Amino acid sequence: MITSHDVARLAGVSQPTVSRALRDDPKVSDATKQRVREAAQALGYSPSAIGRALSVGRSTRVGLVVTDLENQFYPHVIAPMHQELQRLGHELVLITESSESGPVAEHVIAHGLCGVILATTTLDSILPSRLRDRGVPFVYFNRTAQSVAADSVTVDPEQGVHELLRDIVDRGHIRIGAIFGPRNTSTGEEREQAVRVALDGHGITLAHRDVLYGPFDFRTGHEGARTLLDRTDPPTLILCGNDVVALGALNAAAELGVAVPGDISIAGFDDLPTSRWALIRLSTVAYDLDAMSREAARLIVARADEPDAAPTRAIYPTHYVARATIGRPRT
Amino acid sequence: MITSHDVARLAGVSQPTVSRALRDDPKVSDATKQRVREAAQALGYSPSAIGRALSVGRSTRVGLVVTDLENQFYPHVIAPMHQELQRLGHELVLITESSESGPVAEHVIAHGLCGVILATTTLDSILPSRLRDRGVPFVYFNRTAQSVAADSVTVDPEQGVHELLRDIVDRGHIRIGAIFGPRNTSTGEEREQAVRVALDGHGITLAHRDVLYGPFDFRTGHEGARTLLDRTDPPTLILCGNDVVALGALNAAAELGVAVPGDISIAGFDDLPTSRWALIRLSTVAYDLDAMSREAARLIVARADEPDAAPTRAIYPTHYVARATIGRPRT
DNA sequence: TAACTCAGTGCATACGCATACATTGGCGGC
DNA sequence: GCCGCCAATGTATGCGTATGCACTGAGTTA
Repeated sequence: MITSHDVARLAGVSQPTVSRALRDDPKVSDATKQRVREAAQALGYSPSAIGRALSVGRSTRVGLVVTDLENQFYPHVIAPMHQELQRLGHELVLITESSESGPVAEHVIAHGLCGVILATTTLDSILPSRLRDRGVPFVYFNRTAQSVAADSVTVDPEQGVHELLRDIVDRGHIRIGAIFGPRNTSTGEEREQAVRVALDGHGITLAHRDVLYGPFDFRTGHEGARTLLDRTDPPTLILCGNDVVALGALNAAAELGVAVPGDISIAGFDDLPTSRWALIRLSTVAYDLDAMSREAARLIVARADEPDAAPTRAIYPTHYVARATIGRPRT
Repeated sequence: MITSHDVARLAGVSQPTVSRALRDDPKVSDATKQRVREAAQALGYSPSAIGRALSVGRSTRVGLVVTDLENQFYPHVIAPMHQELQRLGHELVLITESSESGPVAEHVIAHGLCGVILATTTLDSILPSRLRDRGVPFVYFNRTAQSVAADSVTVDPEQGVHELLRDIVDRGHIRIGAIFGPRNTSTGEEREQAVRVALDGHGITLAHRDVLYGPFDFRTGHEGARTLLDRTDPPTLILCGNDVVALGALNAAAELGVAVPGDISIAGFDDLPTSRWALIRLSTVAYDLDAMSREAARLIVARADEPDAAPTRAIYPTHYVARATIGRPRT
């Protein structure tokens, strides 16, 4: 391995000068910088991130904490996040909460991550307070917990849900079912609340028996829709906690030979690329997930530099995208 | 930050003894180990991976080199790979080739990765030779390059394609089109060859004009299918380089109002979870992607320990899964 | 011209852990 | 009862980089 000492020897300077020159320290003369850069180039030297991390006590690696990596939602988070981090000279490492390598907070400390992005926080999660106690910077992404203040990047469902429900009511739906997300997540709660408030404005109440809850995954939508559609008098429309749930519901309907939107209408939330497919055409609530992911990346990098700055709360607006899974209720 | 020195002080031993005790070195007495463990526990100590990496000259981080993180294929690679690496006490870091942080090989060196998994190698890629020259262990995943010998985990398309084409021919297809993968990838080449050989066995040749090529993505299938279906006399079936391409083709057909498999049959390769959806029911060639991903993880970890062992070549068999996108040709 | 300044560079050291080597003490063999 | 051996632990050091401080010499000021 080629070290800064090798470069120093070739350039005829000391190792610290190499370190300073390559980081463009103003205390090094231009002539020396030039010479050092040439030597580094000639040797194919690239500074050891490990040595640097040990020395400065902080790495350039950011953890992304998720639970279900196979969930269709995450690629559209990971990709832009990774790209933005790379642009900022940082790396992305994946962490799952079911970490066999022990609790997340300890893992982060042990591996010297400069911060983490929490993408699957539950309202009652102790992770945020553990991270705060340990002094690990973190950012809430998509979901938040109440307990600990921190930077957050979230979605405000209100406008999108408002538009969605106006369309639904205009089309004549009265008997509405729902498969909401987990009640211990902020996204689950907020979306449910937005729906209830909007429905209230139209004088509609969800029947208790038409409301289901579950994780934001395919299976929840799949099993939930089967449950609702097996009824003798199912609702005429199913609101889903997110698009992945809606995809599960759509497929359940297909399996049962129930026409969408002829027999049942289905609504999602997220507007994933898959929802735009001609074979899917899911009516859903959209927001800029790509920009959100990038912003979370920028926030965590900035936070690592300024641990004590006031938390930033970025909230993204939503809007309704009408496609082909919402029609008139069966007469 | 709590270091091994703190633990040493509390346990009344020297720092190296802490290091040895916590790694279960047989040279430390059980009584001391016990005492050290208790001290570490009491202080909430977790060893710094950075310090260790610097000291032993090697980290426990594995890079996964991919190009298109949003491709539906990768979550099903990343998830099991991540899980297996975690089980082995390693981390997964994502690397894209279009690295703004410079060439991949340098990046790997600089960040002290203990190895990389190459998931998007092209046949003419110089990366493998760069890695070899730099002494960075790597594993070919799914695709290989000819140039450099290394561990590899790949798929043998022969059996699956054989079964697929028997079904196709049995149903009476003669005029067959194809949207193959890139010609500069081993997977693209091998699958094309398997198809041509199998077709040959049935006395069928692909018409040159019915064969398209492109990256393994949605757009390739989407545009390719539109091209083929716009013909006055399109083929009766389209073989796709992989499932993501087939999904693009299916959606193109849906947009054009072309019935599948009534008007056109479509075949894929990979058997992604999405292909099993009731709304998709893609007939395709399957293999155990999950096991492959885990094996790649195990191989790279083993390789980091034994850089000079003979390369392992794991080859996974394929089989045909008949679903609903292949029917009889239109009469 | 002597004292002073400051840009530019080198020296020494720290970061946290692992490891080669030195040291200690207890025990068995003769 | 002396020597030697081995188990158990400590000492010293290295990994590659960053940084506080000391130093040098050229230019500036009085």
